[in-house]
Amino acid sequence: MIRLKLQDDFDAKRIADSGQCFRWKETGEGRFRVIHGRNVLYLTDHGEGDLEFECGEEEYRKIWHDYLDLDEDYAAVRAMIDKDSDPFLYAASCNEKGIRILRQYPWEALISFIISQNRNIPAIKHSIELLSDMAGEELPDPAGGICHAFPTPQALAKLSDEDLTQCRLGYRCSYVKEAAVSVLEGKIDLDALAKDPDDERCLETLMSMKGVGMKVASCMLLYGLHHMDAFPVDVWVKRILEEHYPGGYDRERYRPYNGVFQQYMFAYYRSLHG
DNA sequence: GTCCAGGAACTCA
DNA sequence: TGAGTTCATGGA
Repeated sequence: MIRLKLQDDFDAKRIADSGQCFRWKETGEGRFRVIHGRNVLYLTDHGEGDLEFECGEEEYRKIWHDYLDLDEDYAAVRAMIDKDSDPFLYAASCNEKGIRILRQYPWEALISFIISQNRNIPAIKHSIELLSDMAGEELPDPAGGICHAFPTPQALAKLSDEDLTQCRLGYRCSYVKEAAVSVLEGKIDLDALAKDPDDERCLETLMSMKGVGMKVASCMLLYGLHHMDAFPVDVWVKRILEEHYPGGYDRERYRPYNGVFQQYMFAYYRSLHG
């Protein structure tokens, strides 16, 4: 077990509810089960940066420290906001302080956000659980029993249309299947994408896939490839921009962290209206 | 029952 | 290039 006292922003519940990841599960007061690749972690957030990791030192250093993006200074990122010239974003960042941009695996992020289109977050989570239970590797759950990893491209490519339909994917079945085949056949090279720092080029490659438009590609860029300047615009962000930035939102002002600010705004606006 | 969802493809002007 | 329509389905 590892006990940490972070000086920087961290709020497990806000991260779990942020809509960037779909497999965090709250199992008790401030305690979450997190599945990342083939690793399963129980993490308890006692507040004020007081964190408890139910794993060994080596696993923490090799897996979780990086996944949780603990080398980034989010307080410094928030300090870029000018309270007077951008009161909405300032309020959002104060209220949603503690959200971090996780370093999820590109493959899981890609499929998760293909699945996400035109659905609410609970429905997305449900499909991803069904898919993982159906085709993901069995992993021992430290708390007892088993859980499932997110399925590999091989495993997904093998599923029949009927299998995929059973996961309540609707018309997205073919998108998921085709993405799996593209990655398997090397038409989409996720390792190469992960090394490519160029936002535009990555977006273009991602959008060559069926079912991947600007929004899904931007989510993949931000949450799967950790391009912190990516700026996904969904129905909520669109409303925010129309309502609070009728004269236009200045992305230049917030480079290279537009993705972080987008995440604050998204969460804040939903907490006000959701 | 109705409306909407972290949209994208397709159609038609 | 742009606006409207369709898609499958669960959650609220």
